[in-house]
Amino acid sequence: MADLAQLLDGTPLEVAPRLLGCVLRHGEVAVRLTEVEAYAGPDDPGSHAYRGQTRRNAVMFGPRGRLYCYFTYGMHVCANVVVGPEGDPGAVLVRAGEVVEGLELARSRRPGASDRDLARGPARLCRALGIGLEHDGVDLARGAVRIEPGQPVATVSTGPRVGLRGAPDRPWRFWVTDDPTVSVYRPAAPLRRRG
DNA sequence: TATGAGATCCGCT
DNA sequence: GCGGATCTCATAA
Repeated sequence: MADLAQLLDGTPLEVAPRLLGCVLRHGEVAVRLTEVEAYAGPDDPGSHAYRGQTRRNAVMFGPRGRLYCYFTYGMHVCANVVVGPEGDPGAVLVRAGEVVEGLELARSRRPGASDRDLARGPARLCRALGIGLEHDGVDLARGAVRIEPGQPVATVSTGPRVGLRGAPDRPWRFWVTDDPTVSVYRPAAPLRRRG
């Protein structure tokens, strides 16, 4: 899809706000993206690609338009859209969205959650869409998981990224202003192990 | 409503 | 062996 190639052409910082309003689809369930974060390559201490290519982040170094999935915290999966030319790692983390199709299925995957919470948060979004590690590296133009251009959003807000340990305050987080499905996380959750 | 802490496993050093 | 781009429940105010 030529439109997709255009959409994903540019640096993560340029592409991230463009993805807002686009639709991420897996089977019956589709989510309209309302919140994303940009991650650069070796330049960016917050990026998985910061310390070079590894087995896990190999997809980030590949061609754009792929889905980069990673497993974290022992139980959660998060999804990124790979952007930038091959060999120049970059990605946009999909942080939150609004379920616009397949509501029933998404609900059944997240029992007890309100509709607006279904995909509010990167790990929740993946669960609602049924995305797992098996989708790492799929082609977003033709694969099981796809992204489709959507309607442009009214207003975009920016701010610092969330949950990163070693990253300075870079306003690389983008969200749809005033959208109720945007995740708002508590500022300080000191990561502590048992005890 | 706000804050604290546990859960749980993969990849890197 | 350690740390993590998180989520959820439990408890306090």
